[in-house]
Amino acid sequence: MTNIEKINSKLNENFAEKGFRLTAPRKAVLSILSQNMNHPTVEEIYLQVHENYPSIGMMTVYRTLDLLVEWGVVHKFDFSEGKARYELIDHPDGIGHHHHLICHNCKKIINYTDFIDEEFKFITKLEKQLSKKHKFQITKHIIEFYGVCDSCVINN
Amino acid sequence: MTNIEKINSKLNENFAEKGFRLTAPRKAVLSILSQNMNHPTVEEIYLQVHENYPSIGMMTVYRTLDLLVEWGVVHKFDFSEGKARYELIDHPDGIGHHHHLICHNCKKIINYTDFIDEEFKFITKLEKQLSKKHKFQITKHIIEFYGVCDSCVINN
DNA sequence: GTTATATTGATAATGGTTATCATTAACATA
DNA sequence: TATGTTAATGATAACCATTATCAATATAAC
Repeated sequence: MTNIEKINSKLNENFAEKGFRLTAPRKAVLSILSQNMNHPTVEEIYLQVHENYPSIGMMTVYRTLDLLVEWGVVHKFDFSEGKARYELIDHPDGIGHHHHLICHNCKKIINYTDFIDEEFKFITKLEKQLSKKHKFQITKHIIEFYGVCDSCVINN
Repeated sequence: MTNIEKINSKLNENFAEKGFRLTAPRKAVLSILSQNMNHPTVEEIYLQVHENYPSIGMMTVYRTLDLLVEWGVVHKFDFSEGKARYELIDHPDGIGHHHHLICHNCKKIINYTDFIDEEFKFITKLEKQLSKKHKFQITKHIIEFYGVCDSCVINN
């Protein structure tokens, strides 16, 4: 199953279960997110959606994102910019799964996938142990490294 | 060197180097942070500072926190509550260093220190490799697990 | 087609954070 | 100790991402 297929099946679950509806605006937001690996903000998503569906308002984008986050399909990031960024979640063993390097000078976000298998193994083991010890059902993890990127080092 | 000693020496560096001043408000904010392990918000810090120093305003707390974050002494967290939380950074091999389990139902934050040595080893290795590959100077990391805590599982 | 209900979009309101600027405090120098 | 320079402060207003409201609309079930 590809990532999109997984997401769709997860969505269908929610629709069947809770009577939610898969409307055009929701499809549009999902479509944008699945094309985009750049952690877009609400406004960026809205603008892209707006190109194809000018009638869709920003509120709908906000609400759709909230739903997707609630359903575990999308992750909401906050890199201390005063606004949130969003990204489809690919399962930790999925091909698109990655972690982040964040430059706290220029705010650039680098996705990396190096050593991700090793990380996956480590994290899985850790999750199992933590889950048991703290009676905590873990649904996702974040690993981020903050620092200074190449060009910011140079320009200082 | 204890954590506070490390922080103070780091602060003195900055003061010496850049002509910053160690004022009463800054000492007060630092003192509150070093007593408090509960990831306080700006308002919470302000209220505690205010008890002893009623003349210190909220703006000063904001600015002091920004500085401490900039100097790498404090970390700013955002757990999607619409406001930031702050915490002194203890060096990864320090005694207070911990990571977080975050319940996305009740927003409770659990600090854990289990397996932290193992994590430290792993992260250190990873940082070295990533740093080299992406020419990125890593200054700190975040590891967080999101999920549902014990009491939220029960109350559903 | 009709009905019940989820969804939407426009607008206003909220609230954490930031900008502004005159005043004050801290430090270096004499 | 007095003085001058500059960092730091506090009150206020402004900002802007996000939320709340609510009437209008679209969707799915019957």
